[in-house]
Amino acid sequence: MNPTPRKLEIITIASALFKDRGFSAVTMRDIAKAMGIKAASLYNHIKNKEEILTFIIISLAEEFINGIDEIKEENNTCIDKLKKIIALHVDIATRNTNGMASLNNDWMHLKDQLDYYLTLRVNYEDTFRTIINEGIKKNEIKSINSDIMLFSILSTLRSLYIWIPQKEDMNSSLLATNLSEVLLKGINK
Amino acid sequence: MNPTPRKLEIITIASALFKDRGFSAVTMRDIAKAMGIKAASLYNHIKNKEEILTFIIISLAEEFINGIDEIKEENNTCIDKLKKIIALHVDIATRNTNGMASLNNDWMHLKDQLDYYLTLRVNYEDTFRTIINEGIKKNEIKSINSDIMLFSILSTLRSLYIWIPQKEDMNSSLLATNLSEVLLKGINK
DNA sequence: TTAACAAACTAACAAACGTTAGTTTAAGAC
DNA sequence: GTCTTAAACTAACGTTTGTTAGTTTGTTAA
Repeated sequence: MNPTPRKLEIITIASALFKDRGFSAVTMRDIAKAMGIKAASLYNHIKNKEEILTFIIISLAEEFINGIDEIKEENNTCIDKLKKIIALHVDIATRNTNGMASLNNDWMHLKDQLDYYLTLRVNYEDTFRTIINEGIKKNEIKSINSDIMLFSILSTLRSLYIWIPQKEDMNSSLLATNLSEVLLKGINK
Repeated sequence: MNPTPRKLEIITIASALFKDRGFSAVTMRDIAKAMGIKAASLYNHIKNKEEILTFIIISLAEEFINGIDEIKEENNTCIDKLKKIIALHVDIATRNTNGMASLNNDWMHLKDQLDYYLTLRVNYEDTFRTIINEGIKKNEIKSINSDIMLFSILSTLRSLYIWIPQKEDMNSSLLATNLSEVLLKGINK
């Protein structure tokens, strides 16, 4: 934890490669080449390949958990909590597009920290679902199977990293506003 | 094309492994072991590893293109066309959950057919967007940036393969109905 | 001037990779 | 009983993989 600047460079460059080709298809020599050094030199800064992936994924997962834990405690309507969750995803995905790819697609290649990651994910989804269920109870949200609503919203939010780089012109808060409209109120007039 | 039964077995088993670990992390020896034979024996039935991935992805991509091309021609409201697209995704994802994982996550490892896949995908998204834009013009759909609506709906549909196996109890047509409600009309009461 | 250190290097490793070549086995057809 | 064929096998190949060990380089501090 708390990586040196050089270590952070490696992680950043590796993230970009992982996004394009996936963790397994990127070699240490690929990462080294992208940094302009030799593969063996990477080991002056990192323990092994796994450590790079672990850092990318765990730090993002913790960012999400911290974000949603804060939101759930607020004194707010459930709909407003959901809007804040949407903004949280837009914010993180905008700041770390590449890392989001690993979080979504490469988590299964974690070893030491796989169990920890999975509990973080379960906790996140549980909190999300609880907020939806509260919204149903308080008559803010339709009484549909809450898993379907959770799935539908979360799938969109998890895919943001793919679309955000294609729409660089659109600013984050406008994107969050429009997404909230679409996800919460639908597209049907 | 038109694979022998044995070849189809290989593709089916490989799909399951690709879903769990991704194309690059699955070796020919893994596939062989799952079939109870040796890796070299696979080559009696398939040309190489790439051919397995290509078959999985291209046949699915063509299924989607054929499906949406039929839907767009129908004499129907745009909202009903979107409902049919949602049902199309639920149907295909239910019938080939494992293949959908490769379509979503491993398409970048295609070689010979990468360009063909990309044109299929662009065509699919263009048709989808055209239907949304017609809906806006006909006042069936809200006048929000159509890319955001497309992205939001399509992200959910593309993730179906992850959730469907977790909800085996829910039947396909009920899932499609509920999804249509959520995606088209939102969750806000 | 020398000592210390970070960060690069070269060289090599054992293991795993996709794939090829040639051979064996078992079943059905003539 | 021989021929054919499908589908498995063993053995090996050249490459690439992640990683280690030991060395050199260049900068900063004493």
